[in-house]
Amino acid sequence: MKLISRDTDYAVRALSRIARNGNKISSVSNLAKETAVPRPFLRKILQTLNKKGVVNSSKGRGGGFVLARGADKIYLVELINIFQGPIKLNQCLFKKKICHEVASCVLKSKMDALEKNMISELKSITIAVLI
Amino acid sequence: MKLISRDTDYAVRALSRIARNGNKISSVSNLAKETAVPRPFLRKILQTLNKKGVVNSSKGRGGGFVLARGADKIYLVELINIFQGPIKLNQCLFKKKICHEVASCVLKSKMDALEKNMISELKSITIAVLI
DNA sequence: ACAAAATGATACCAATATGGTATCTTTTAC
DNA sequence: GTAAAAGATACCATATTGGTATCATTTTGT
Repeated sequence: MKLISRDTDYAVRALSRIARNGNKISSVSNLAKETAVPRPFLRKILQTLNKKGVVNSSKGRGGGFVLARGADKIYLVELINIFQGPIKLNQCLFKKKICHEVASCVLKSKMDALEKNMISELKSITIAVLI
Repeated sequence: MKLISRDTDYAVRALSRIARNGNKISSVSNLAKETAVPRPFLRKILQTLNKKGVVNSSKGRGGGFVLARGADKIYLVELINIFQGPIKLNQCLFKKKICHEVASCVLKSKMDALEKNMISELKSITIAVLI
């Protein structure tokens, strides 16, 4: 059971690099080298990050990516959301209404509490913290 | 992103039922009806729970399953471990030693802390709590 | 003007995990 | 001895994950 998928992991690495490169535009080719992530995969990841407004891109020769906002405004929890969907610790029980038992309800409320806690903890992790 | 897979979910439901049935032996057929879980799948789940020492089984006519210990000694975190493997929030970064950057190390320690916290919270959830 | 270097969009693919079924054997109560 | 149960195991369909390939578009340097 893992919380962070490879996409998210790679996104974190790439964003950290971009942040460290500062105003200088970072190309996928360079980032791939710097982060040891397969280039075409990294490219896809950066494309989604662009669509989601986490980075800004510039096309053409000399193009690449820069952060769309301060590194202290990019939260790990947001990246998890983008690449792995919203954090729903008790999805099955909740989604299907099969289980009308008290059991699942108690579990649900317990898991909800745990979830809230986790999210708030995750919000304290930003790209800025990591560089 | 979800924390609890269907196996774990079903295991929780079944164990809650078994707990409520008390000393009375619970057969898969009955449990399947009571929990709205497909019978052959539930059977497989109970087999693993038996191997792992969470329930005890008796074969033959009138056979079935009982809890192997008190419901207050069966922790959700244990079930997650059985069906989904150990909780490793930052597996990728840690497993592959590719990433020698400071970035990943900070992330790792942050995630480790989060992980510990989560596990201790999960330990407070037992089958007994759910019935 | 034009070629090179970059991203955008998208389709595809292999491997693995997930959720579930089917079948046959073994044990035990009636 | 037969029916009802679990044990063992093999199988299967689908979804997800991790990654590749291809072609179009944009921009810069010469």
